[in-house]
Amino acid sequence: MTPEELSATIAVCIEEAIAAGEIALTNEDVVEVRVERPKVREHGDWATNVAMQLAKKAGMNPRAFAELVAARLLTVDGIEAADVAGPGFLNIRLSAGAAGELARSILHEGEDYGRGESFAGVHVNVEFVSANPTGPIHLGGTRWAAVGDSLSRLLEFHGAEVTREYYFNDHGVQVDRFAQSLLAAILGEDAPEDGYGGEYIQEIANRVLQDAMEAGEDDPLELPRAEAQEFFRARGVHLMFDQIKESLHDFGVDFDVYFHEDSLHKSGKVERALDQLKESGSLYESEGAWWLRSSEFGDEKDRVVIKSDGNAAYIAGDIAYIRDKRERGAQLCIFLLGADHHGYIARLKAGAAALGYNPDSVEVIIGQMVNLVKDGAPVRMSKRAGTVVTMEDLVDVVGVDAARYALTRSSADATLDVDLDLLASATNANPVFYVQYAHARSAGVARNAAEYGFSREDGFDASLLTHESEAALLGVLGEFPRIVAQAVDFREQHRVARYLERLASVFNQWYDRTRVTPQGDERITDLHRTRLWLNDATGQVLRNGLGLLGVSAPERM
RNA sequence: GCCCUCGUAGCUCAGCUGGACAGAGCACCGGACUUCUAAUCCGAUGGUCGCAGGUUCGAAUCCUGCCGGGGGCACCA
Repeated sequence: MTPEELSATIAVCIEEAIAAGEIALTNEDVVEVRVERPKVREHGDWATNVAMQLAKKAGMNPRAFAELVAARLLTVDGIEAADVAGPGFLNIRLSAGAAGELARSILHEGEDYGRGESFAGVHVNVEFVSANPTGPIHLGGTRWAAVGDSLSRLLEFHGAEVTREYYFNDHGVQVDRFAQSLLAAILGEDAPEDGYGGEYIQEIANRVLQDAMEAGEDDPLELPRAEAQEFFRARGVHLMFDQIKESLHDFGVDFDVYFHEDSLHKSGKVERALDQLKESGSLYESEGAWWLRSSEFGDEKDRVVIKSDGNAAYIAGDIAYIRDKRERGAQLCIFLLGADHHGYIARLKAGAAALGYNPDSVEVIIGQMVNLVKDGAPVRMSKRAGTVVTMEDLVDVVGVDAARYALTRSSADATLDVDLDLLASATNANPVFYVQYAHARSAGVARNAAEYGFSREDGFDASLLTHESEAALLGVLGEFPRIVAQAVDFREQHRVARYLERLASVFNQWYDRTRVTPQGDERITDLHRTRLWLNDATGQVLRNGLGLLGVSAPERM
């Protein structure tokens, strides 16, 4: 019996009690029954506080309410005990057979175990990273790459059709500085004020020049300075972007759409969006500029959309961009932005509202910064000083799996401290290895069972799974779908990681206390075979969960 | 000044859509390998859940104020 089935069963019991006139409620009053794993094992396999939630409305003592439900539950097949405890908790113990069936249903569902339907058929646009091509992806961007991709995987697991999108701009002030820096580097000059430092600038500058010479082109350094700068901008940005894409790809993150900011302006999409806003009366003219009535949509003040010089302000592009995403079919637009962009939330939502969309169709996830820590002290990252840690640096030191896991196992709205020395030196203290090891272990057990010549298909008797550690393991296995659903609902991938650590832990405990394969000349029985089901089911869930984080599930370690 | 976010064990962090004695990993101390991977397991130590009020049968969780860390407040992009 899965927790979902148990939850439904309890709801039926309550409805029956209502029908029998024992509880003064209507079926509409019956909220979703949530069953949870009690923290204390002695309290049973599952517990619910539904009696305490409903008793007040029914004008009853919570314990009395729970007693009524318990009495009915006891008549249900597969429920061994139902006790009322404390102020009105209902503690439930399943029979071993009913609990053990879960192993079979998990393997039956396979890689679909844990899937949900909450986003079935919904087109979701997830935009993340979106760094301009002026340098390699740094630690912060790496975090969004890991988190954004994991959230996308979660949404897909719940039926969404996800577009992973990267928004970039290769013009503008920052890119000009990048181009100036390239030119300065190749000419042997100091990096310009507010320019970019670091070895990569020199490398890219050299590559641009080298590629041009090898292709037999005119020496760009012979050009007038402004033209030379443009030459280095165009070529340099291209090289930089290729490098970024390659880093992301090596990190396991590939985008469906690389959206060029310029295309909004060149295609007239900005103008069309602004025309729509003017027509709908969302814009007004004042002091020679056009303002969006964003304060009417929750922003703290109105924003200039068309500057008094006639040029579009930055926000105009954002508005046109939202409109474009919606017109491409996105029903929900999720933006992952760093904490330094939190001022965008109100503006983006106001933009969406002004366009006539539900502001809730724009969702901004603000992630906190990643701090680099060395010897216990924070290191200030600076592009100029060249103390930036890049995605490639991190992967070089700890590998893709450890990097992705470390960045996804924490909530995005908590600042994260990354100590490279610690990750590098104490890799076996990293939780990712604990989880991966558990998976490799389950794979090893399966291999051994095959060597002993027995397989799952030869027998299954769920009632044999009576060991205490088996009840614990089955309980955690059963939680997976709900954990996934919560992670999707709250857009919190870290819940999956924390769950996997718990699952690995109860699996290791089970492994330590019981055996799947026979010892000595012991005969192979259904107990061995049934435990193999449990072992394989655990491996399946670990694999499904790691997949949602974009972390590999090795067969051997 | 205003806004966002965080403040839980020595460290890194879970728990926060209210529930049963506050959790994990690391670090530290003590145990367990002739039998499926010891990258494991068992035990011990360790916390005024920033502070103060409030709501509630019940608050780490919700509300208010304060303190502290981080980030942000443009006709910049």
